[in-house]
Amino acid sequence: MPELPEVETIRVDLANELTGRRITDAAIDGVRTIRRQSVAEFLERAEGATVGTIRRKGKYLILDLEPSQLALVVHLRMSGQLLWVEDPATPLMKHTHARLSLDSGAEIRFVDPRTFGELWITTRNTPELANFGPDALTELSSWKHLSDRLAGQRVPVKVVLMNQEVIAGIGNIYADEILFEARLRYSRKADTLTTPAKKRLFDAVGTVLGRAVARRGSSLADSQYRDLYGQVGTAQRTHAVYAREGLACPRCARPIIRSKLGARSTYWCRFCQQ
DNA sequence: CAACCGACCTGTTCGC
DNA sequence: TGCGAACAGGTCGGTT
Repeated sequence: MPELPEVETIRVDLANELTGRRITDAAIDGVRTIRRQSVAEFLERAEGATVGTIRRKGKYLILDLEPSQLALVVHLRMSGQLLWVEDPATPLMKHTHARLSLDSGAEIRFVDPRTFGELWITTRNTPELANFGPDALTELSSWKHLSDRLAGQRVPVKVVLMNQEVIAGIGNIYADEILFEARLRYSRKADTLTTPAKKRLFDAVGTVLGRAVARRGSSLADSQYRDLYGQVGTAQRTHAVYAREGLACPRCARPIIRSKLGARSTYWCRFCQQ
């Protein structure tokens, strides 16, 4: 269930392994994986292409393809993984839905038990992502920029943080961690934040996401997020609130509580987040 | 419009 | 131990 830090970790490793490599063959198993175009069109666009720049917008990976001026877009959703496989004879893991064979002999496999994830190949400007807000890590330039994005948002600040059209990349874990870091209550209406609060929020976005990227993302459960090489991240060790119901708040030592916002769990400290 | 809900799926963990 | 319920890091579309 990757959010921005996990996708960024995968992006950097993919760039090291894939840039300049040619996709010699592609295979799709699982009809849901390709759903914005026909499998035939996807394969036709992928095969023979060389991978150029590898970008990220929020939780989406974007692999530029040469010389076609197209781009391969990947979204892992809840359970998707991209795995680097040095030896293509390696037995397929269950729920392997796509394979990209490379001219080096290695391959990239897309594994996704819940099948929510998807791949597609589109034009380089990725019109499907046109309505996205600035990337939370790389495109949010100042507290005033954040303030502009929050303007007119009369919904809970957590909802806004997770709205990809406002700011791209933040999901349920990092929204809770950012709000704790900024000492803000999740239910506070975004358009009522004071200037100091917005400054704290901006700083918290950078602090929390930056720390998580440095730790190669959060791997909370055994079966969940893995990097390109199948390794876990360690950002979960720095979590102050997420999945810590009943444990001591790192600031005041009172128990972390869990509430619902919509259907999602929210972890927070009622004393430190006023 | 804001808030909530189910749907899409499989796998793991929780509670009795 | 067994078994069903609850829950999971995302997103969309529909209803109230």
